Amino acid sequence: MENKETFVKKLRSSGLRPTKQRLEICKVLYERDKTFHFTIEELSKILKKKSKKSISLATIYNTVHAFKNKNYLKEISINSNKSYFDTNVSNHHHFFNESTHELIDLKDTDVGVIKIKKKIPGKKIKSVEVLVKISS
Amino acid sequence: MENKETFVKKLRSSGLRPTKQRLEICKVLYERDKTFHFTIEELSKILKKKSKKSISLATIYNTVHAFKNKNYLKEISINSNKSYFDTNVSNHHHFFNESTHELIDLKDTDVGVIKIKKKIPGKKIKSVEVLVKISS
DNA sequence: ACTTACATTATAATGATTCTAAAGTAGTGT
DNA sequence: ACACTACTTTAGAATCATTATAATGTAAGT
Repeated sequence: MENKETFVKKLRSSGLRPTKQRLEICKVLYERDKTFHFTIEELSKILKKKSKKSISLATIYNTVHAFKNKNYLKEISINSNKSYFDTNVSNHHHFFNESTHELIDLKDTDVGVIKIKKKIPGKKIKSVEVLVKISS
Repeated sequence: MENKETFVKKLRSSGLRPTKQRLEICKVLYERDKTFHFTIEELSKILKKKSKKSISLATIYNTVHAFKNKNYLKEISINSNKSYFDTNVSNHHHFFNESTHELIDLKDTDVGVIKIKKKIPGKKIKSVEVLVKISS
């Protein structure tokens, strides 16, 4: 739950101009109580409904990637033809419902500590992600 | 390390006709000491080198999907524009080298037991996969 | 206001994957 | 061996997500 001014500041502070389109997208992504999982297609549909003058698909792609690079969005590793993004950028894991293609957050505390006992010389661990596939 | 007859039997026993193309692909995939991680593109290149009369790309896709459905191949969850497959169909995890896009197996024993403390009513856990992203 | 670098846009291009429908082949029965 | 049928392969077209292009628009500093 944030307001327009907060978005404007955040964008400016990360070197992104607070354009009409970016603020519109911020509203959809971050004016929520829960975290939001989405594909570009889903985001695009929501934006179409919300406003009369729709935002170009290219801009949605650009913005989502800009937000991902600034760590305002996280991309989730799922093999699907589409990319999934998450407004929760903290270290956490996911359920993936194979029937509905829905993602559900697993808090860090929902998953026991994960010990990686193997090391690859000269490589650093960037992230450890658990994907729990479920279906009915 | 298996021979042609073994492949023929395995294919027949799962209702797949042992065609020239499928046997050729079996050789590339399973006549190895270590497990093999690949994309369709990589597999296609290897097959092109191996034999004069190349196998159609559509057949490679068909075969890989048929093998995946019969549980002779596993698809790995990575968000990439391409799909990755693994000849190791057992329950195990992966390192993904973000610099080289290379996959490395983590034996089940290389990762501590993963406890999923959250349950989703009416849903069964189909798999639990850990992806450890690394880079230099 | 003027300028400039950054953004948006419609459209085209790309690239992986899937579809199509025609030609080929394996396996069965004769 | 021969014929039949269902399954396979194939080249090429189609599809779909994503990225590139290049022209137009806009934010923000001077």
